[in-house]
Amino acid sequence: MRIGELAARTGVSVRALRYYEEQGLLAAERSPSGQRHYPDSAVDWVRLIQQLYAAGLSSKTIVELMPCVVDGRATPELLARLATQRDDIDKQIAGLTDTRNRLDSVITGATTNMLTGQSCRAKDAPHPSAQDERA
Amino acid sequence: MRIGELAARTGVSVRALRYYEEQGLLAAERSPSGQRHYPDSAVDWVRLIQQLYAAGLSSKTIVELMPCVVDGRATPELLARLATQRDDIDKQIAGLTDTRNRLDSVITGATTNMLTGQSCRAKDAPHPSAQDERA
DNA sequence: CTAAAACCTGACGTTGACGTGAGAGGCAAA
DNA sequence: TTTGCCTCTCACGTCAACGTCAGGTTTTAG
Repeated sequence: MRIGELAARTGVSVRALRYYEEQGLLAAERSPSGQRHYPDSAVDWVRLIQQLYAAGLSSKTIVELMPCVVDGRATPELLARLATQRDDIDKQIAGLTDTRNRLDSVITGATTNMLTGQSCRAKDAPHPSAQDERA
Repeated sequence: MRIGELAARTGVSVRALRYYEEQGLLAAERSPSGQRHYPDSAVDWVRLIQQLYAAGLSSKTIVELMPCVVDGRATPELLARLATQRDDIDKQIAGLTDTRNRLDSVITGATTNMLTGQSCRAKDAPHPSAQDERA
């Protein structure tokens, strides 16, 4: 398939796909006229790239981990880096879970407040709380 | 406390704290000479800001959600936005969990490969796999 | 008193993952 | 052949969350 279809099927922009190639993340065969041509497997591969980006990995990091992910080829050093990344993701998950719970309690608290009409004001606010809205 | 101590206690840079103030995220009293002075509660507040940043919220978004988080003051619209953010975080957690599992299986697979000395090569590689390293 | 350390306000620099044209060529349908 | 969409390669623009440097004031330690 050509780049437009790959973009449509993965949901990423054509520009982004070219950028991935520029970064060494995504190879493409070229037709005699220079147009990129991708196998079907590229769809999954692009989705994986997106996942890794979402996990906070940089292009550079992904490139370095690629031989392991794609071929199963690994050096001990590569495996260590992979494990590090996995642990980082675990920490992210833990942090996000915390944040989620905090947001949840804020939501329930604010909902209760709204329903009861109360407004529990803190004494000293270390933040620009919109206290006087009548101005 | 002054800005240096707040920075030390939160682990964020002095520059970042000034940036937070610039964005309306963090208020400070000023001494006659213009130096910022923060209450102890600022430490927790800054940590919360960091959490929300880590969850992918922008300064602008955090500012908009602040009255709710800080005072418990909420409009229905604000509550809806909070709920949306919480759901976004849930999706992030789900995605990260996926990625983590994928990395895990890559790790175990590559480890096995390394131990058995096998190298399972894919047929068509949609990526620049380092195939010929003898060059 | 004085020197070092901490603080202040601008204001320009950085980085990553693209967006956004410009200008030119390629490809299937009518 | 012409039309219209797709694709190509530069190459500059963007945006957020700061980093960093300059030049000056304030606080603190000795």
